[in-house]
Amino acid sequence: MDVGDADARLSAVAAAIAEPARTQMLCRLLDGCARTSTELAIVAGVSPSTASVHLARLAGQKLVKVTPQGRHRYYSLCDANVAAAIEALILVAGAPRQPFEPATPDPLRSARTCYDHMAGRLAVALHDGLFELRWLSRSNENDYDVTRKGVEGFAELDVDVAAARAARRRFACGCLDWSERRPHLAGALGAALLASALRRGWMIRDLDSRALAITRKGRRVLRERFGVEV
Amino acid sequence: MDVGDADARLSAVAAAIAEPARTQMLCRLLDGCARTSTELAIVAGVSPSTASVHLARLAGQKLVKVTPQGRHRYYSLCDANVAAAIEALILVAGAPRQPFEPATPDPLRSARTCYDHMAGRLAVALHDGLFELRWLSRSNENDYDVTRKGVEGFAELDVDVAAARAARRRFACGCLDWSERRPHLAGALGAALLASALRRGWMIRDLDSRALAITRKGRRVLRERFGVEV
DNA sequence: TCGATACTTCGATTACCGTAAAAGCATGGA
DNA sequence: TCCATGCTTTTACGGTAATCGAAGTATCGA
Repeated sequence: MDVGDADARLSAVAAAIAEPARTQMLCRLLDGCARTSTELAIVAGVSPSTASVHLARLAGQKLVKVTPQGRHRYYSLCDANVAAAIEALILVAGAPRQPFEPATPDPLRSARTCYDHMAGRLAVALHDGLFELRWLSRSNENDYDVTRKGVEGFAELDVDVAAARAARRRFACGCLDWSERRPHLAGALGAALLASALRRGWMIRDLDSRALAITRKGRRVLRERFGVEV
Repeated sequence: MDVGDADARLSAVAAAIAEPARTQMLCRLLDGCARTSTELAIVAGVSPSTASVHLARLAGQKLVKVTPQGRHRYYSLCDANVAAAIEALILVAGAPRQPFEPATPDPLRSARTCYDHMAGRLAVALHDGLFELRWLSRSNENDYDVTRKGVEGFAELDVDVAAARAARRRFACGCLDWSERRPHLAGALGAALLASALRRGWMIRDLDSRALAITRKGRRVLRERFGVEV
């Protein structure tokens, strides 16, 4: 643990930050949100394979950590020290970074799809609302169940809870929302809920992106039924 | 001034820090003292030419600044932001740096030669003492003159002020002390003063280094005459 | 069981960067 | 005017690392 060792580790950390593609990834993660390797590849303008190598190196230096979730792997900054170091470097670089540009475009941040269920601010609020209304309960660490009251409520929305339960996939569970860093509803039930919302015209799927556009009707219903302001 | 630009500058700064030789130089400068390129070359374990290239790059990224002084060029960190950034990186690297090792070995720091005059804590204190006693006065920005009282005082020490004034070199001036970051006395007068001090046995020159060993007699005289505690 | 998606590992190519010797430049002092 | 010292620039070389496509692995859903 001599001083040369310490310098060497410092060099390694700085080198990990220095590569332009990695710099861009780190800056993108500076808002604290987690992102997939594919997204970060696009941000950095490199191929997925290259991005993977870069992320491995960042992880090796304990600059980012990875949270696997299904077939996705979400990357985020390791801790506050890392963010502080990068911000200190930004200051030295004299780059007058905008006070705060929400790095995730706002429409995406507020409501989008995650695979086949809802994600974003709306989804997280809805997730919390469903627990508050006692439609959902926790069956274990991360798996949910639907209460009797929930069964009735979902039925009114044409969400077939029994079918979801019978599906050959996980029924209902929390899924870490990468922009909000809190869980939203996933699994067969989450998928059925999104399907119902689209069917009923509460929201419209953007064809080009994962964004969800909330309709006026949807806005009203969500507020009245679930206490969710969009 | 777009965001890609800012990232590129960040990369460049991090890359400048990342190279092991440069990392060592920067860490060495972390105590705020200025050092010559030769010293930093030794610290980094590279040849003078290589060190020069490295320092040029650090200067290019505004990480260090250079203060020419005679044929020496003193390098130091550019500002507090740079030190902060490096310390933030050290934290991330998880290197438990010693609370504070005085990077300059203490004997050297307290008294040494700088070319042909005294440097270090002693020299800086002596410099201030000479002004307090009104032996010296400022003739301009960085050049000094000897007062009538000073002429008498120096004469008592066998320091020939007239000869120093006649010498074909700068008479008396401030010279930035690289460990104290405040000026000590240089020029022909500074050289004559050191010569006298050595002659009178106040201090002894170390043959292998620039260190000066203060004798007991020297310690007493310096305290009594100049109010300088060594 | 099977395909689709997300991501990683492997292999070969290419470009860049650190390195030191030698030569050049500037300053200081005799 | 001259030399010595301290430092920089130039030049050529060698090694490291970034890159992408292709192949491999894991997970999910049908």
